Amino acid sequence: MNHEEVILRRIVGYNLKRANSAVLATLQQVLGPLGLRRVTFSALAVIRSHPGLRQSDLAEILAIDRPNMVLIVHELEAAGFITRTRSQEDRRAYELRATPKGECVSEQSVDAVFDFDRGITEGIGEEERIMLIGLLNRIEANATAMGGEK
Amino acid sequence: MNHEEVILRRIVGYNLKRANSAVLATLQQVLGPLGLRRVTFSALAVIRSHPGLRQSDLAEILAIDRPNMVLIVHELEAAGFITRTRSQEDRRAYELRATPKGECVSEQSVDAVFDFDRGITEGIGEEERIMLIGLLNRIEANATAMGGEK
DNA sequence: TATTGTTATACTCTATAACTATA
DNA sequence: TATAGTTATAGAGTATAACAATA
Repeated sequence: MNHEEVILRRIVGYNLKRANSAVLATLQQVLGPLGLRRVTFSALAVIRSHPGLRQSDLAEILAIDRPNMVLIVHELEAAGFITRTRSQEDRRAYELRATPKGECVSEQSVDAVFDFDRGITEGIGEEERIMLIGLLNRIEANATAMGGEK
Repeated sequence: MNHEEVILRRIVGYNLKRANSAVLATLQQVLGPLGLRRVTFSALAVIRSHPGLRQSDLAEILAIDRPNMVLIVHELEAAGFITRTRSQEDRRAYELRATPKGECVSEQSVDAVFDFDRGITEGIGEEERIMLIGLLNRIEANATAMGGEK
């Protein structure tokens, strides 16, 4: 049953979706044992490298709606990976920081995800890999520009 | 706030996810007016080019679990885009075929999606585009091989 | 026994409106 | 008035177990 290749497989967006789904399913097997899912992994990594970052800034960086970010930071806080402290300058805002435990788990998980990323790009050279990231960013920018101008 | 680029943006899987999310959001704006969503578009396109295809074969082609495929084909049938007839050879199975209306909508939507796909790959040459699809397929295969061997 | 389609279910992800407290 | 965080909610997408009809 290879005829479908002639149709959908010519569409970049379809291959993008198939690749993303396959990657996500396997990535969850890597992050699960560390007590993380894809989105909490990403959030923790950004918080770790931006101590004191605000929730709304984190949401913007990760392109996640603020209401959904609430659950994510609460999950990270409940796991003991981050602290949320009121900002002195703006008492509406929370400053996010990784705890020592969170630092440790973030470092471990970033290492694991980089290993994983090398696994899924097995057989792809370093130059191609750089170019691939460039192409994906181009697509993201094009799609965002074509879509709703929020 | 560009420091996150140094971390997550080096991960192919993260850029893949960002590109896929941006593409999906904009694609829905294209397919919605045609009465389709991404997965019903894909299913209809495959059914159209494989008249008499079975539901379970369609599910396997699209990598969708059978229980979820039930809703998809019912949606396409309710919209008048496909028919489901009992197979004479195997009376457990349904044969799927596009109706004239379904053929028309499928042709329109495939054209629209190809246009859309050219839009999101604007600035990417034809050679690069072919290579990109090859890289995405490689990643999908690698991730699938690394994941659960179902 | 195995397979096709089905039901029920549940969990994740995402998106919107409306609220509160602060600014 | 506007913004940060929150609540509630609803719609997709996805995954598993168990069933009836048929093979």
